[in-house]
Amino acid sequence: MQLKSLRLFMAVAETGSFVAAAKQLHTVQSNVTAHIKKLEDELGVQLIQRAGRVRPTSAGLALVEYAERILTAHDDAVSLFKGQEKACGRLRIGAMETTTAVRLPPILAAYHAAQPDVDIQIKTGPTAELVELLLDGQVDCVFVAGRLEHSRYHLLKAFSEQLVLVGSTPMSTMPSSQELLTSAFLAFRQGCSYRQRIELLLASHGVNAGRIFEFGSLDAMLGCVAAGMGYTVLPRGTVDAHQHRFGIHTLELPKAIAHIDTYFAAPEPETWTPALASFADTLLDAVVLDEPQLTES
Amino acid sequence: MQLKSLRLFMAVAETGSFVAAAKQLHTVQSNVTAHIKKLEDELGVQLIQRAGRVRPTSAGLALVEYAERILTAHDDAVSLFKGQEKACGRLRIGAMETTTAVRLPPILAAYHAAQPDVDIQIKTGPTAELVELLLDGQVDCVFVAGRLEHSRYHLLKAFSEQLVLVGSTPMSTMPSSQELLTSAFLAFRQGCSYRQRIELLLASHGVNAGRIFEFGSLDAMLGCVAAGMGYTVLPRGTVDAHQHRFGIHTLELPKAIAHIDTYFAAPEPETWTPALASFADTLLDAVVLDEPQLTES
DNA sequence: AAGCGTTATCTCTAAACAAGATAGCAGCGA
DNA sequence: TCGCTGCTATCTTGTTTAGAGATAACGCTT
Repeated sequence: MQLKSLRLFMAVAETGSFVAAAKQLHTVQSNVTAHIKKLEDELGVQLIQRAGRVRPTSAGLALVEYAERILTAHDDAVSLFKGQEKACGRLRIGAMETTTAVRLPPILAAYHAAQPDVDIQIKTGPTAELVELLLDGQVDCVFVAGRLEHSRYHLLKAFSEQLVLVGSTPMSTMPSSQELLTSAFLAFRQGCSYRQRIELLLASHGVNAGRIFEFGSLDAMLGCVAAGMGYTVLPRGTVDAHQHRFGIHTLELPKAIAHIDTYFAAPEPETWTPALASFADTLLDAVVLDEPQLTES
Repeated sequence: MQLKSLRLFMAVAETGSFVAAAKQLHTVQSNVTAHIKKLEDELGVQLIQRAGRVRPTSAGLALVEYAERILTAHDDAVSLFKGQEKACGRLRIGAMETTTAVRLPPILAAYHAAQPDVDIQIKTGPTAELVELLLDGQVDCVFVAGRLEHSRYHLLKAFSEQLVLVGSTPMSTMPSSQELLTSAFLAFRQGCSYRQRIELLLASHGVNAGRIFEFGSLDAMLGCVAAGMGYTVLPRGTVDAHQHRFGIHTLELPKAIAHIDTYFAAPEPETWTPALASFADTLLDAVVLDEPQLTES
């Protein structure tokens, strides 16, 4: 059974004429006859009553319902990709907690305004998990800390973050080694790239990673830091955005440790749905506005 | 876009291999490549990631959802007609009130037992309306009084009815002309073939059709007859089935007027859906059991 | 019964398809 | 690093199929 046959059949059923159906689909009447005949042979049922008025038989009417389902599904699928300006469907984004909380909202807002027909799904997790999701095809794109080592992926430096030490009391200098040793550190669960920086920071002060508490959410983590539970390391932007809500204080870290880039990673552009391509455009616009220099790879 | 391409695409997506997909659909690998490539060209998107593992890209995953809808709808459509033993879908039957009330129930019960997956719809109305429905394709088959004069329709004598005069008091002989003249007659709305018999009956007694009240339902009509509102003419079977519910009495009518055949009418068998074909079988069985002699045309 | 509009059939050309053979490519193990 | 292996891409062949036109057959109308 061919989609073209179904289209011709529907045209005949609607117009009540082989000739009109042929014109409507830009072909000739003999082809319409052939297609209908083939359909009828395949299904073993007469679909169109030719004698007298041309109209679908009751078997034909039964087929009409299924043909509509098939053809609209087909049209939807085509418009998913050929949608010129209007992307539709679904966009699944993977991002870190911090990125989701601070960087994504304005971009998503702009994107949703541009493509209101796209359903957006956000999955949050630490970098390592996000990479897995991307490799596994469970998300269309991810925002991760650091470059993806995998080839065959499109990379775009999206945001530059400055990590700061976050504590419950004002800090003018780095806490002493003794303080660091006895303090707890709060981090996202295993796989979070910021957590590696914490360990790097501790190591640079000759302190082994002490107690590290794992948290699943940013709010919980900041709340606990504010309560004096310990320290954490987060992007400045993230902390700034939450500072008014928590009594927290920050300290600049050495450049080498502080600087961390968030990359946008997605499969090769040829595999992008219009929804994803449009999102990359939106992201690019936002990034360029923020910071003129950017790197593609 | 071809259904075959979608089938191959789905097979590749599921098996993760062009070779396996080819084997599964009984073709060769080069054809799978060609179909996938054509699909990708049509949609302008890479659907399958070939480098490394063979798997659908996110664009491919998006297509998978639509392909499933298309292919299952197609399979359903095919099984609607090719369903060997199991008919499914919908069967729309048109029948007269009297037939629906008395003759149809056992047949429908047998049919539903044989074909539980068919949705049955009954439309009731007088013969003339039913014929219109059938000609208009709004029902798949009808039970009507008398032969259909239209050619190109399949006719089967389903039931033989004996009409009786129904009144509220015991009758041993035909009521007098005077009685008939002053009495009301109750009938179904315009188009009911039984109504013609009433007028025939009155004419045979030299009485013009007097007051005829029109009713839409059998119950209402019988209730009014029992209440002494007047007479009606109905098939004996119908009256017998309701006699215990109403205080009504019957009188045999002359053969010429009393005898009326109910025919099953449907378009030509070549246009029948399996649901309709199966119903015709069930009907034939029931009719043969009832009455060995029957006429087809 | 003739005319008009319709569908069915036939034929020819061109395009599409299926299958096989072969080349190119990535991954694996020695 | 080198082959080996299994995979996909490409090319070529013969066959099938689709498309367009011409024409015949049919059915309705007058």
